[in-house]
Amino acid sequence: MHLTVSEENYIKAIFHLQEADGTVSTNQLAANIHTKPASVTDMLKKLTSKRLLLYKPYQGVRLSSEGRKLALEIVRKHRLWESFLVDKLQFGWDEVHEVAEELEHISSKKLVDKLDQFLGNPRFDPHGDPIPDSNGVMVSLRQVNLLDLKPLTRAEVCSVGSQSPELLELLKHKQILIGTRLEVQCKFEFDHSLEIQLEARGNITISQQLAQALFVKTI
Amino acid sequence: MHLTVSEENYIKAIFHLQEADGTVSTNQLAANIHTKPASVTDMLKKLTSKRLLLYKPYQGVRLSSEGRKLALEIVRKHRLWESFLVDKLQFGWDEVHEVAEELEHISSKKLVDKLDQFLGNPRFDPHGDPIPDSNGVMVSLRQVNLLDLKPLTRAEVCSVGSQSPELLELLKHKQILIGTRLEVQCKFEFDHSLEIQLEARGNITISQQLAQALFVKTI
DNA sequence: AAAAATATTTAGATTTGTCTAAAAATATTT
DNA sequence: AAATATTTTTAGACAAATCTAAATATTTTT
Ligand SMILES: [Mn+2]
Ligand SMILES: [Mn+2]
Ligand SMILES: [Mn+2]
Ligand SMILES: [Mn+2]
Repeated sequence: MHLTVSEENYIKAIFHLQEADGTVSTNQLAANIHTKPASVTDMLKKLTSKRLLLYKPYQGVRLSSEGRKLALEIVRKHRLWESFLVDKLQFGWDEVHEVAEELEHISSKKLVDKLDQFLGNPRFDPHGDPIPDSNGVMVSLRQVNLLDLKPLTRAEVCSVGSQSPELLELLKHKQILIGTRLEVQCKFEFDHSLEIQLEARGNITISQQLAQALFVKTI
Repeated sequence: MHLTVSEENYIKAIFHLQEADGTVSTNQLAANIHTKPASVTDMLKKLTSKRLLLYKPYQGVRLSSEGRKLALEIVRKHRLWESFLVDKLQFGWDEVHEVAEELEHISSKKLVDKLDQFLGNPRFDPHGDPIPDSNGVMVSLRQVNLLDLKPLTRAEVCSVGSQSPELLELLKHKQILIGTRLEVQCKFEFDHSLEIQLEARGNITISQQLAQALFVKTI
């Protein structure tokens, strides 16, 4: 199954977006891929006809198992190339994404596996993300409760434990959303509260109840 | 100046074809790039409007100095990636061309220069072809065709005239590589075949076609 | 120098991936 | 439950890169 660069970029974007929600909307995808919703709809129809997506018009989309398999191959290549750039070519970890965005589309399977071997079969890329193996198996950084993080761990919020308006009001007030990055500073035994650092917004205190309602992945 | 993969492939093909003739015909280019002459004409018009070619309808085409500069960047990338594949990833020299055909279009200048450094600034690729430096300067090998050597001349193989798998298969079988030393024993008028002596492997016969595909320097 | 053969360009169509504007479906607010 | 707002799809257009078939230019042969 040969895919164009554009098709591969859509497959990969859907893979990442559906991690969070399970299903992905047209607008989400358009924003992510920097195109217009109309273009997304066209591509969804094409990839659906290739049996890579499960798509119900107006109801969002997710990857078929075939689509997921392809997505994992692309993610594998992306993360292996990032590892190569940092470990072998001395790129900074913040300079590699753009280049890997191109390299991930090189098609040779043999190249990928030789590269993997050359790098010593790394399990994680320079950003700490897991690298799928040559069978497409990727360890899941299963998300963990914020309460369980040890001090000085960096993490990214990826879901909330309830939809209650009260919780959402508090999160809004504290400017915490899905995707917000933080570092646990310290934990207090007395009330199980945490002090966390929000990127560029300084330290704030989180109650036990609030921490319990937040799920994060470490980064 | 951003070029598409297709445009880059045309620029590189013209570069290689004009080595021989000075100017390149539409049909030559169509055969080389596996397209139809009509498609070539369209592309020639486009690249001419970008000032990369000197093109007179019906009279053939050659690269402008700007076009030549771009061609050398692509050739540099192609040959550096081939070197990487052979020296670092243990590819056979007959397996790298196709993959390099894709890798040569990765655009990051920084990547190319870091790769060059990582490989120890190699001067020649695995097929013995010279690698342009980061300023686009490429040494021209004054090398001679094996067919033109007189009997009892000693020489060293330094490049091959084509990358075809058929040629590379034959060379592998006869155990002839870049760097192999030989002495021409005698030449036969009937079929233009040569008998050559390979160091430590005795005399073998080389067909006219094979001799024509081998370039050597005398030693 | 004509005629024939070959090479090249033009005309018009097709596929891919994108866009804008308008229509239709869904979600939210009153 | 209507009205309003938002999201998504459809319709129609466009640029890039290719193709086939036809027209034109050049080269070779007679
Ligand atoms: Mn990409
Ligand atoms: Mn990464
Ligand atoms: Mn290429
Ligand atoms: Mn080469």
